[in-house]
Amino acid sequence: MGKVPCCDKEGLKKGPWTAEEDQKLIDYIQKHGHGRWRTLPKNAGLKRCGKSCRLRWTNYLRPDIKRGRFSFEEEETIIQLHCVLGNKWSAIAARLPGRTDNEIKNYWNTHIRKRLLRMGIDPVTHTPRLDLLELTSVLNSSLYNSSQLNLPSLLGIGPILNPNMLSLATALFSSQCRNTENITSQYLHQHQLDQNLVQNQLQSTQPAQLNTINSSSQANQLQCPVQEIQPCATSNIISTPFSSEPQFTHVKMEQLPPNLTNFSYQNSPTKLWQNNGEHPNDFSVSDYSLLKFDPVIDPQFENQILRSNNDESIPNFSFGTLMSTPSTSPTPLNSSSTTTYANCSTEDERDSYCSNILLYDMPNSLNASGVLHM
DNA sequence: AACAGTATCAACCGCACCAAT
DNA sequence: GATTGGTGCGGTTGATACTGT
Repeated sequence: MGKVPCCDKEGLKKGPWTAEEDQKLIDYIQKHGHGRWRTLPKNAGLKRCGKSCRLRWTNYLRPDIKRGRFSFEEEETIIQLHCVLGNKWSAIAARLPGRTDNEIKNYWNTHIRKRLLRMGIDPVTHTPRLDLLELTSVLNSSLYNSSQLNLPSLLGIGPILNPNMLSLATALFSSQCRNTENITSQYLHQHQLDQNLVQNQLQSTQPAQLNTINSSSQANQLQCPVQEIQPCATSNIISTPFSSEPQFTHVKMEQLPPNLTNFSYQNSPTKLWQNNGEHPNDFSVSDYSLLKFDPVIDPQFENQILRSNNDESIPNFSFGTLMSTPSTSPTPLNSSSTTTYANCSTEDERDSYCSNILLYDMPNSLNASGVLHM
């Protein structure tokens, strides 16, 4: 037996609410309280579906609704919570007083999601967009081997992968090899070496050579033991990274701290796939070297990330934190510029700021979802 | 000024869950 | 255990505003 409609749709009004309807609803709820939404419209003299009344009240008329632009703190909180909770808008809204799930959902879809995409971060997984990496890698390696043709470069998709993010992902992955600290330090050393080599040789070196250059580094990555899994703070999170399923359905909300505005990177999906010992799409470090880029990542910043992920005494890294309070930016700290994400007043400034941290160009041949238009 | 394309967001829809019967 | 009503949730739609040509 199918569920009956919440109310008879005959003669019921749809569409935007008028001021008069709003006032009727407010008056009724002030007198009788809300609830019993099915019978409420009739009692209140409204020709509306009860569901519509509830939505109007909870999303718009409720007295504790905070309207207007999202603050930077709110935006950062949304990003961090979404990283943990996924599209659980009501759960996110519960931790943002005065904001509704609908408002947050809209803001995510129209602002944050696009910004993350522009930054080369997958808004679903909150990880660097390794799908693009894989695509570029496959195209480049196969085509180069067969024809000496660098198709991605020809297509203009070489620079789509932010080298900073790729480097960061590599570093983070490496840092999970907890019981092989020598490997990590070896990697650090190796990585610095590679950075220099890449810097010096990238423009003139053949891709095959670059593969060789990074092969030892890659080997270090791939031998990281799978079993070294650190339990997450929310230990009941079971995630299958890069799957199409919602990633955080196992999060029990009541077990999360009520004020989750500084959630640790320890619990991010990036961490989760690392903890699972899985490596999405089996990307290899050497693949990075095939990318055409001009390395600009600040080694201090990268090392700080590595330390923060290895050293329990250094608290937390998250993309949200990266965006709002970068400890190191491409602009030297001692420069006169004191711009941070948090004091960018406009959307453009936020974008510009993020772009400066995460230099990244989306070629026209890719649409917003990263689909290549041939 | 007019038009087209894009962005925004309030509102709707369908489904799922839960409690009461 | 099955049915029903109430409610909440996430995805989608469509009207409107904005922007570029």
